[in-house]
Amino acid sequence: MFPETRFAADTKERILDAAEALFVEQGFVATSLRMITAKAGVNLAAVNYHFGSKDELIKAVFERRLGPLNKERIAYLDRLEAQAKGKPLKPEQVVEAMVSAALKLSRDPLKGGTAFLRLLGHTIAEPADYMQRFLPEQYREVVVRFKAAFARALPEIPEQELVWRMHFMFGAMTYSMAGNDALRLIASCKLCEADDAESIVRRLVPFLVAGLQAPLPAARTEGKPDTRRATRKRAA
Amino acid sequence: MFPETRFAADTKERILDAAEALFVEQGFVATSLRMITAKAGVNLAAVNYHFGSKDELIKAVFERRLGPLNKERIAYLDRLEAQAKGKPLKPEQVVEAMVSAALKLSRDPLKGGTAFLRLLGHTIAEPADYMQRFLPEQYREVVVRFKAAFARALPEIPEQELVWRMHFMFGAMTYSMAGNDALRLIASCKLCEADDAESIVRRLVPFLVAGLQAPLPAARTEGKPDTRRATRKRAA
DNA sequence: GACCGATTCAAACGAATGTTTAAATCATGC
DNA sequence: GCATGATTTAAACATTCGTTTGAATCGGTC
Repeated sequence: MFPETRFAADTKERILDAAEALFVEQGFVATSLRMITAKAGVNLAAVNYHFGSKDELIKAVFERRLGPLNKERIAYLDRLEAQAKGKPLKPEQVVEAMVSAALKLSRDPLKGGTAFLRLLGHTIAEPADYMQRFLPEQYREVVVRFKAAFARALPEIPEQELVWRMHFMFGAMTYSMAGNDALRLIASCKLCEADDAESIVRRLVPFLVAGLQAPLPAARTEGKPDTRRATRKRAA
Repeated sequence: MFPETRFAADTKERILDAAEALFVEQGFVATSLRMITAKAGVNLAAVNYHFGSKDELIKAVFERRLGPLNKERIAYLDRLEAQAKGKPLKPEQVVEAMVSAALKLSRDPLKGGTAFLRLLGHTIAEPADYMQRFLPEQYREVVVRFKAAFARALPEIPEQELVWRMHFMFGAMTYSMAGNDALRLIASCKLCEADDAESIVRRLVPFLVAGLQAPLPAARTEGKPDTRRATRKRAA
C-alpha cells in the first residue's frame, strides 16, 4: 500500500516542481499547463487528473511549502515564549521568529525553497480572486499569534499603529525576498553579491525592529510633524 | 481646435482609464483587450489602432502617471536641497520627498491616482520580461538622486547597507500602497477605516526613518546577535 | 459636393488556452 | 493468466486570446 506513491506521486511532485519554477519566472496566468507538463516531462492531462484544475494546482504549489513554513514560524514563537516564562519577548525576538523560518527554508537546497520565496513575494500582490481568499486563510494563525506577541513586546504602541507597522514589516519582508530585481536597480550592481538569504536577514531584522519601535507620529498637526514624543492625546 | 479632444482623443484616455482600473483588479495577463474596450465603450480594434499592441498599452498606462510622479519626487528633492544650501538633509526630509509625491497623486481625485498606486504596488513584482526592463528605466533617475541624498543624510551607514535599506524601504512603501488586502488580514478589520493616503504616509514615514537609521547589524557572529555593539564573543 | 486623412466598426484570422474523452498501459490482487 | 483499478496517453473539445482586415463613417478643405 506504500510504493504506490513511488511513481504516481512522483508525477505530482514533478508537476509541482515545474509549476513552482515557471510561476516564479512568468506568473500564474502567463504559465500554461502545456509549459508545466512539458517541463515536468508528463502528459498534459496529468494536471487535471491529479489536481483537478489549474487553480487547484496553484493552491497545491503554495500549500506544499507555506503550510510547513508557517507552522515552523509558530513553533519558533512557541519555543521563545516557553523560554520567557510569561515575560514579554523582546521585539527583535519576535521579528527573528517571523523571518528566520523563511531563511531556513531558503537555505535548504533540498527543499528548493528559494524559488518559492521569490514566488511568495510576487504573489502577495496577486489580484486573482481565489488567491485573495486562499492566502489570508493560510496566514491567519501566523498573523493572530504574531500580532499578540508584538502587542506584548511593544506595549507602548497602540493597536492601530501596530497593525500598520506589521503591514509595513510584511512589505519589506516579502519585497526583499521577491528577488533582487529591484535591488539590482538601486545598487549599480556588483554590490549585490551578498544575496545569500542569511545576510539579507541579518540586515533586515535591525531595520524592522527599529521601524516597529519608531517614535509615534505626531497626532494630527497640519504643519511640520516634529516626530517628538508619543503623547497619546486624542485629537478631537 | 479644442473640442477635438472631446470625443476622439477621449478614446485613448477612456482606454487608459479602463485599462488602469482593470489591471488593478485582475492583473495584466488576465485582463483581455475585450474587457478593456467593453468597459471603455470603444471598439476592440481601437487599442491596436491607438497603441499598436497590448504591451504598448500597458507601458502607456504606466508612463501617463509614473513619469509625472517621479518628476515631482525629484523636484521636491531639488527644492529641499536648494533650501539646505549645501548642508545634508535630514533623513526624514528625504523620506518625505520620496513618499509625499505619491500621497499627493493619490489625494487628487481628478488624477484618479489611487487605482494607479495600487497597480504600481502590484506591478513591482511583475515577472513579465518587458516590464523588467521598462520599470527600472522609469525609476533610474529617482533612484540615483535619492541614493545620493540618503548617503549624505546618513553618512554613518555604509553604502552596501544603505542599498539594502533602501530596498526594504521600497518594499514597505509599495506594499502599503498596493491596497489594504493584506492589511485587512492583520487587523480584524474595522480598524482599517483610516485608509486614506495621508494617514498612511503619516504612519509610514516614521517607520521608514527609524529603519533607515537602525543600528548596524553585528559583524558576523554566530551566536545570538544582541544588536548592541559587535561583541565578538564566540559562543562555543 | 467631392476629396481626403483620421478614426471607427463588424467580422474574421490563426494560435493558444484549460479541460475532457476514450483508448492504451501499467501495477497488482486472486 | 486474467480481471481490476489506477495511471498515462494522444487527440479532440469549445473558448478565448491578440491582432488584422477592409469597408463604413466622420470632420474638415478645396
